Amino acid sequence: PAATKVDLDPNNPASNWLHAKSTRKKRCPYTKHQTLELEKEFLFNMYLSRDRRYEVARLLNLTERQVKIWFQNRRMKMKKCNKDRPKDI
Amino acid sequence: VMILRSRFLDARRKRRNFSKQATEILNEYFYSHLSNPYPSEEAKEELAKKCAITVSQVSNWFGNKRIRYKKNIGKFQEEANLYAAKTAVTATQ
DNA sequence: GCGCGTCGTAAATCATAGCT
DNA sequence: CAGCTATGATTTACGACGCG
Repeated sequence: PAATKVDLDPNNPASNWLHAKSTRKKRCPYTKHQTLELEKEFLFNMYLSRDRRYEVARLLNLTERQVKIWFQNRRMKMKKCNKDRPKDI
Repeated sequence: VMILRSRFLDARRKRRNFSKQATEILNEYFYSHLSNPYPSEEAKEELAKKCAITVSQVSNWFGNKRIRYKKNIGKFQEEANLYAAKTAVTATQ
């Protein structure tokens, strides 16, 4: 009975599950000020208009793309929090 | 109120390490699916139940495990052999 | 097609638990 | 006990795919 299935590929276990595009920008943590202002804006409205996005990006010295993605991530964070804690305070 | 809630949420940072049994279960799954260690939503739910942790925690664990394994396969070789042997024994029974 | 939406994730980083 | 590292959680940044 030598049927020890340790899944495929014996020697080099597994680096087929390789993502990471070389062109990806390195994550750069935002400043307290940037985060605070983004949070305030998010409190005002969870979805940003094109004009508002431009303004926020200019004020915080971020690109519009960064602001757009920040809001997308923030919405996902909110959803996750609601899922983990259905009951409210 | 918002402040209290955010503080409660930040308390998630004050975590305990998972139990030995939970880590065991997660590692067993990881090393027996090494060619594709991406559990489906259903598999995550089952693992979460067996480990008595949340699905998010299962996702976090696999995210951390995949990147840390990939970053230094050598460091995890012993662990990998251990769980490979373990699943082999389980399969022979 | 474009542009913005969600979803799942990589990778870096944070915070601290827990060992030496 | 302090220092250090392992570990769980959070934060940026995308790719894939959906929808209007």
